Amino acid sequence: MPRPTIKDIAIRLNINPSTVSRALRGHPDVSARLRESIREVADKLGYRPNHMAINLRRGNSHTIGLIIPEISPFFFPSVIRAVEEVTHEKGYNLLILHSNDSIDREIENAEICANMGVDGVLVSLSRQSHDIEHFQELEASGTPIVFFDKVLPGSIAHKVVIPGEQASRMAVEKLWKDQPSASRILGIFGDPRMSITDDRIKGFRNKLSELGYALGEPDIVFASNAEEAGGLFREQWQGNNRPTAVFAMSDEILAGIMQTIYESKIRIPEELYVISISDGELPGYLPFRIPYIRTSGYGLGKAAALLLLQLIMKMPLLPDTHFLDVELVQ
Amino acid sequence: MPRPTIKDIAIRLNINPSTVSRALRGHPDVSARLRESIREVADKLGYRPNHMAINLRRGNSHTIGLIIPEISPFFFPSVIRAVEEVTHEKGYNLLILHSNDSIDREIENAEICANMGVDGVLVSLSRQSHDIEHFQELEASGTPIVFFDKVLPGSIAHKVVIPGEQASRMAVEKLWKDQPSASRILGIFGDPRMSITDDRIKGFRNKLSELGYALGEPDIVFASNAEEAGGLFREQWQGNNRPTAVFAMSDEILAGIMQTIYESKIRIPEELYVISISDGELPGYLPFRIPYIRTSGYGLGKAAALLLLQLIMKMPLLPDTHFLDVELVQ
DNA sequence: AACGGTTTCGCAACCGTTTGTTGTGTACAA
DNA sequence: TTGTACACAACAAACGGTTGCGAAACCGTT
Repeated sequence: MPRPTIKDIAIRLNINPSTVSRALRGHPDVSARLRESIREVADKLGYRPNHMAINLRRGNSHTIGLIIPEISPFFFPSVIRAVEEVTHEKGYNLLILHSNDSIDREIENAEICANMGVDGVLVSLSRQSHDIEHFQELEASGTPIVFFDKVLPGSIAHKVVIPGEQASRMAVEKLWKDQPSASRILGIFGDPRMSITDDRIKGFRNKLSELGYALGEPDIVFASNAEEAGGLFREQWQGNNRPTAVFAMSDEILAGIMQTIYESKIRIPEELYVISISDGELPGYLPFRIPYIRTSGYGLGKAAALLLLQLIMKMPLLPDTHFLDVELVQ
Repeated sequence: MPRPTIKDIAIRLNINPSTVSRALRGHPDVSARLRESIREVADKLGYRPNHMAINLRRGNSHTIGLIIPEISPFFFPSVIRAVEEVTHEKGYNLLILHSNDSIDREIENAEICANMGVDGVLVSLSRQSHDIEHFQELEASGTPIVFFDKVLPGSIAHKVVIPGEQASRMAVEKLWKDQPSASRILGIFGDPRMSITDDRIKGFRNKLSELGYALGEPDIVFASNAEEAGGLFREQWQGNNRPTAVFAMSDEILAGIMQTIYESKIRIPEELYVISISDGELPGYLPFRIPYIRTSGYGLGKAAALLLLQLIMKMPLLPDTHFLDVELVQ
């Protein structure tokens, strides 16, 4: 037998469905006596409101869309956990859309959000995204959007990001303090198409130049994944101008170079000083302590979700970029 | 201005909405000429079908619910990725429900699935779940359910699991081969309330006894998280009956004992033989190679999702338990 | 008894789409 | 010319719940 509806309750009591609806949602236009009988029958029948009907009527699905470019072991799981926590707290459901770093998938996902009538969208852009016009339709229909982590620089939108430039500067500062004699510093960065890469390079480069360190040509290398990072690092290490210190832009990069470090039995920090930007998980698995600038995927997800909820609640907030706190660990 | 609807197109062309609907979905009862004009107008207006209306009409939301107990850095991200991949391929959306190892949240999530009209549900049970009657309503309404990983033993349901007993046996076999002289073997397991813990203990215990190894009393310990595992291992290591080999039931356990291994500068495998059940990510970050039985969260998610899709497609499959392949790595 | 005000509930439309049924017009065969 | 088959499109109900409006019933007041 199918699920009981409001109509079933109404028939049972010889009243109108509208009255049942009102009673169930506590509308004062229903007498206490009748409301009680309705509640009773509803309980006995095991009535549960049909969200699809409610969604259609209300024009929104009480759901938050989360569009992310990847689900790597680090970072995004924390983001998902934080977003889930915040949105569930407020009774929202979470629709996960994975763009797999593809602009086509991202466009598709934006459309799904529009068609599904999500109440708000959280977006971390794919590597291929060089504009955000595919979010125009959502924007136009009044659906709040918060971009986080991988955002489009210069865009006028609500953004929550990690202060990449600052994080890099902090890392360089720490490196410089610990290894004033560092003769060659290598910076390994992620995909140069991502804005976060730009930010982190800027901090790295500027801080070093302020400290009077002249960057040579191959002192900044790009890797689009962990393996590439490992390969590039190996090249440098086996070359005739070994780095004495290495800066990893992210956990993925750090993971990539660890293999080479183990294989070549490089002693940390005696032979090589390693510093990274990390969310703190990976450094905990390593056999030596390395300093890192802590960026929290959890914190980022939480901040972005909270901001989105405020926008959904019609808080009059101007588009702005919010920076999370970062800290030096160890 | 609001999104254009089928009605808007109909008015534009002085025809009936039903004709527009039929034309747009290629029903043969509409002449080619009219169909073309309708398509044109739809394009010009930027028409997109409203999924909320479609869902209500069809009685399902073209969505898969994924209920998981936790979002730790290992395992579940791979599961999510696999499920997303498979379901997206078939045009389904993915609703993530996080039970946070709480039975109440799990019940709540099951209700959400019912209310939202999901087409199918993928469930990994929480530690507190000792029955699955809260999925009865979904089952009764004809919504297919596939349980995976953390399942209820003995239940009649579609299940996809890792052969935990077999995995443990393989690990013990390998351990025994590599360290025939192992004088004391320590097994560290997860929460004893989980069925997967039972399975893995069974394999561990049985295989060892078959090999003629007599387990002492504190040779099997339980840890509900990584920190606890680390603490328990430390105790054993600092006691006067050090283990010479340790078996970690999962990545989480392995992660927990690594800290102690580093701190005590234990040489692997000379001083301590380590073997684990793992999805392969964590062992790659360690400074030494350890053998492990590879269990794939990705494979598990994929198999479970594929099975669920078959059930949704009304494949007449009897409730059964499917075991994934596991292999010894290194 | 007539009045105004309030409480309480029914009626019907609506959200956007789908679909069974009915109706119209045309073409073709008898 | 009548009958029949078919192509095409309109009508209306339905999915389940919500809500503006109106109406009946009841209250106390004069």
